Amino acid sequence: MNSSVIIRAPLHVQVAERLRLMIDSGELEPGARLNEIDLCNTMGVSRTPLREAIRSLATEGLIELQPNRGASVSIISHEDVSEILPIMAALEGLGGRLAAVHMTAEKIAQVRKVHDQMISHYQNREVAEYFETNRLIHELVTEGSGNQTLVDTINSLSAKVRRARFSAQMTEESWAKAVSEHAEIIAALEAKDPERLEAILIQHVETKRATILGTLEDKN
Amino acid sequence: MNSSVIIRAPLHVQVAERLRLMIDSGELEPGARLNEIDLCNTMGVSRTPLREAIRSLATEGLIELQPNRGASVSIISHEDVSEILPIMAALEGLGGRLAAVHMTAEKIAQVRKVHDQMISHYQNREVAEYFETNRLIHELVTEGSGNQTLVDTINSLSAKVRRARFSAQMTEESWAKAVSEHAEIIAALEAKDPERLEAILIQHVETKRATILGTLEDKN
DNA sequence: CGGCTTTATTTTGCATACAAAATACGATAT
DNA sequence: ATATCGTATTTTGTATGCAAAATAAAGCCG
Repeated sequence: MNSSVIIRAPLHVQVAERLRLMIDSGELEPGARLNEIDLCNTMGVSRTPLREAIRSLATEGLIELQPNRGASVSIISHEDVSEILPIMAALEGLGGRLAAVHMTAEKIAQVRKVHDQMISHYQNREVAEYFETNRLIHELVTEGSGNQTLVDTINSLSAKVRRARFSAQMTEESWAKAVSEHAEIIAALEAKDPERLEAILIQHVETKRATILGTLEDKN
Repeated sequence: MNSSVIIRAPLHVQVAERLRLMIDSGELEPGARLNEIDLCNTMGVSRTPLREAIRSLATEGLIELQPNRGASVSIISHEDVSEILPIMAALEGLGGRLAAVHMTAEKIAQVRKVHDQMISHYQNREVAEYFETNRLIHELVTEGSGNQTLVDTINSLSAKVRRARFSAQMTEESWAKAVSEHAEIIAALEAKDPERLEAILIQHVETKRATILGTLEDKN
């Protein structure tokens, strides 16, 4: 018996991942039409698995389907962000509340470590690294809740907001605020204080909302 | 120009709806394997749209996919319910908080009307009608939040929990508690008290959790 | 020259066909 | 009788083909 079986993911799954990546990276911009034949050629697959992948991403909300008119990358509107962020606040708050109770000392130490890295990136004004460590902290906390459905739900919403691409627009002021909130997050986590962590995470998303909607106002 | 164009939904959408219904109604039981050819015959469509529909439901979580082994109706476990209900509590709470602020007097009156119907169904022990009006109230409140993403998110989670089919197991006691909580819900809504409505809805889902997990314990 | 109709081309929607994997079945050997 | 191997059948995965709808283009008339 071979215990290290190589499981090749079905084509439609691979294609879906690839598409997700293309959308997330901006290679496929919001509103861009998805020409099936073109995509088939670039990916080297037939239309069947491609279409299955497109249907998946459509139910995820990353893509919009117009009958007989194909698919296009869905556009994240000002209104969408306004809808999503309060939901994320509630869910991240819940995640934090659960994490404060369930996370092991080792896990918390790990978050602390990433947190310190993030602070250093902040001080050095290393934007990309800052955002990556930031994202990782939130992921670790949410995962620390031990609620996989919660993790999935947040990720799904987060994927949509991420495409608003507000990061570049962050001001020095809002950045500083985010960092100080993160200090409170790690403190509440180490103190294993569910209510406090929940409150801070909700406030943190509110700060994020203000930042994002501020920049979106500029663009529109 | 014809302003009343008949828009026929794509087959894969119709098939997805049909499958959702079959799963929701129990015609397709949890764990049941989905034979593509059989389903194609019963629905009178080819495998292409059927498979597209299956992929959609899989990303929704209603169906599970095993590579080269087809799809089966996903089984909702004790653990899944334990994960989902706290999320629903947070989201329904948020929905209530927003609804208390945003709902018009007319809408609130409508909820009151359905509420009164529900009470009457409760008194007459009309279970099916009770559950339908119950569901409708929660739907109206959530929609009253004015946050469509929230409505969609809750519906998606709700669809999974619904399949646990706890309804028949409801005791007289838990039923009475649910009804009394509903009275508080309508009161908080009419008083336009966001915090109170949020708290009650969260408590209400907690009651639901206790009921469901109680019955699941019995079965397992 | 501009707007409208008609025709050609592209693109999507659905069905079918073929390939590969998994399952079911049966024969053989122990 | 049971286990195992090999074959047949079923089922899924992918590609292709055809029809319908939409878009683009050409021709026509004002």
